[in-house]
Amino acid sequence: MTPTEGGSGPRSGGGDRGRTGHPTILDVAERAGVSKSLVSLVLRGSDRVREEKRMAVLRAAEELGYRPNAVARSLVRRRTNVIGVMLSDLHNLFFVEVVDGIEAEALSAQYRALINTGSRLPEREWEAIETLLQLRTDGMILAGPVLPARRILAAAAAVPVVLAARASRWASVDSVANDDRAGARLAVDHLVSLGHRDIAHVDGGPGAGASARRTGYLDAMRHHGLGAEAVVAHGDFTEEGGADGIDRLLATGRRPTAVFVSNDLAAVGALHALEQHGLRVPQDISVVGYDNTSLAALGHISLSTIDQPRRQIGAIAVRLLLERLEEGRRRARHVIVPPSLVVRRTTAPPPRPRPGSRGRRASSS
Amino acid sequence: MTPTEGGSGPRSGGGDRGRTGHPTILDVAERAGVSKSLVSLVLRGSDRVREEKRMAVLRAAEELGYRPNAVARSLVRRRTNVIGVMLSDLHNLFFVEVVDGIEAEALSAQYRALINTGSRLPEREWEAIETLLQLRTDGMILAGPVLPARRILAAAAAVPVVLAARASRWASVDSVANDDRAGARLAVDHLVSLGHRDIAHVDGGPGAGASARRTGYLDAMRHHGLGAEAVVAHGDFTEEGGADGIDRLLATGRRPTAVFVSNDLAAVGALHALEQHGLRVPQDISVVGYDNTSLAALGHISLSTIDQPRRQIGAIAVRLLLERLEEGRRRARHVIVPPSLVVRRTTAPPPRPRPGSRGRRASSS
DNA sequence: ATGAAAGCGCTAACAG
DNA sequence: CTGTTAGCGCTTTCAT
Repeated sequence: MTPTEGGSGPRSGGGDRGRTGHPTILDVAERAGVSKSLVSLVLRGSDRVREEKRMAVLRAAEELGYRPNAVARSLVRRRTNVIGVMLSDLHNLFFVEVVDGIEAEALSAQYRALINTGSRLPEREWEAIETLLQLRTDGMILAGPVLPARRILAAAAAVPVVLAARASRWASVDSVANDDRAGARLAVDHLVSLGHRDIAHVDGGPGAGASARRTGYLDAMRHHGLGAEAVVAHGDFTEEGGADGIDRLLATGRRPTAVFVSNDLAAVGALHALEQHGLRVPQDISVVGYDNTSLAALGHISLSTIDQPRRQIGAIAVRLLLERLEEGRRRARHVIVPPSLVVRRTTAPPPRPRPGSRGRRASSS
Repeated sequence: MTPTEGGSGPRSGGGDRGRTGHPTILDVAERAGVSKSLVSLVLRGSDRVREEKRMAVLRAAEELGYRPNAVARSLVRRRTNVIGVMLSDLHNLFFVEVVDGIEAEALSAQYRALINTGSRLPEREWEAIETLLQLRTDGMILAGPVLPARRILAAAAAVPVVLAARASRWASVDSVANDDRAGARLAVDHLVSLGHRDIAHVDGGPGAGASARRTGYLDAMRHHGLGAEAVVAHGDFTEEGGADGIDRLLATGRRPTAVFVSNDLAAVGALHALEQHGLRVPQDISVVGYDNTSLAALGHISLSTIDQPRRQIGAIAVRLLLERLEEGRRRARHVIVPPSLVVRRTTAPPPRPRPGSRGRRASSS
């Protein structure tokens, strides 16, 4: 840390570097008895170098434990070959898999993905983005941002930005997302095909995609001639939100035979709430979630849900970035990927109507 | 307002360089009519600058949308102020919270934490570390590495390294971890205090900390005079591992009244397996996990478990790094933090002995 | 095929 | 107080 040795005297060709402990290209050059440009060439795999010298350089580097300094390289190249990923919430299993896709695709394109998180707080998210921007990442992927639009636009003004798993409406920001509306329809269709008619929805409140899922739900209900049965209870994308949604739903006296919940986590909350109310899933009531996170796949939970191709979403996000970075695309692209149904053990045909239960149609209480 | 300056350059607005699109300190200097050093001073908040000039610089920077280039800064400063975090597995809820702690602590010390993941593959982990090293992060935290020791030592030879949530035995690598043995004892003590005597353990196989937990379990059993009752079934840190452990355990004909599972995820697998075997938790059998990840806290699961202070582990990891980075500590430190018991709904007193089941109570001492 | 030289954008002495 | 002057470690013309 403390440069005790030598002041800042004029540099002589001598070899007293190592002030940071890291050997430099110059150390390698000296040891190999060549110029630093030659070392640079060799290290980058040029083929116009005599085999003899190449070996010398390689050996010197090896012996010195030389490791290229990406900081210096980036400065002169004016590009870092890193893709910054602003991950709003590390705890969200959904995005975690999107990131898997991002990393795999980035790696295969010779880029590195560096993650910085935002803790679900707008302020922190912006700090994370600002950090990535100052680090001069070549492009940036925003996974689940909760910050205001103007921030996103500000970032996009500095570097190519793509929104992952969230639709963008801006010309300067690309995006990849699944079709939430179609996904919601898939959920309802599945339930209807099992024989359900009284299907409720616990929505995701203000969450991203929540309104599209709500719309899709309503669309599908109407499409099946169940518009009158449709009922939406307020919830959000948390466990508690799902549980509260169920409580609210049942408090109305309503007792649907199936419920489509806005996402998996909320669905797990719903599962618990239903249990508390003495209802068995799926015998008494069916539940469908959304996202198909690993939570849904747990044997103990085994939630029927709508799958979003998360890794694919991540991979596409990277590709969109590369199109701008390496192919110079300028027009925005907004990609939509299709969701799909995953049936597990929280859905089954509705119970036989109990005697004395609601007559024929949906006239309640 | 955007005054058209009469500088030597024909460009205005976004900076006349713009070759990378980013204005530089020189652009700011020109626009403010000062030298670049002055700009540098102002931007770093020096107080020896005339108010007037300071304002001019600040305004110019603002108008230009200037954003410091951390790459250039790091090159000259020979430090990046970033802590690299090699996170082996983004899917592991346990480490995710450790990372929360890392980020919070790093931020409060003016450092940034940048995450690179290893996908639980030794090769990828090393690539992640190598990337972080080339990026010249000032220090590095390894969260849950699965790579060979020599790699860890290699990293530590280049930069301060601390192992988070895993004990280190090397003098060159600091570490913070919880006391797994004590945690396992806590689990057994809890079960014994509820009246259990026939307590089994599904272990974590070769997983990190698994053997210490196993040892702690055996210690505690012996301590309670239950050495003869102790039985360890093989498992691992996965959902499947926990389920298989239960299957193996029951296949032996043994039917304990409680089981301590190596970690939460495996415990959830165990929960499912028990259910499949027709056993009710906690009426027929109690289950205790380890880690207290958010999985355990789900209402639907509500697993009694041993808590590791994850955020604290992360925070300590950062502090250990800073001690070396800023205070020049050289000797290794290996910190151990205490785990604690969290009682939820998977533990209860044992069922009354069924007629014909194994002898009377194995009288204590 | 190889070396010399000129920076990348910024910080840090060291003068004025 | 403020400007000048050297580089940080590496890539890249441009000569040789």
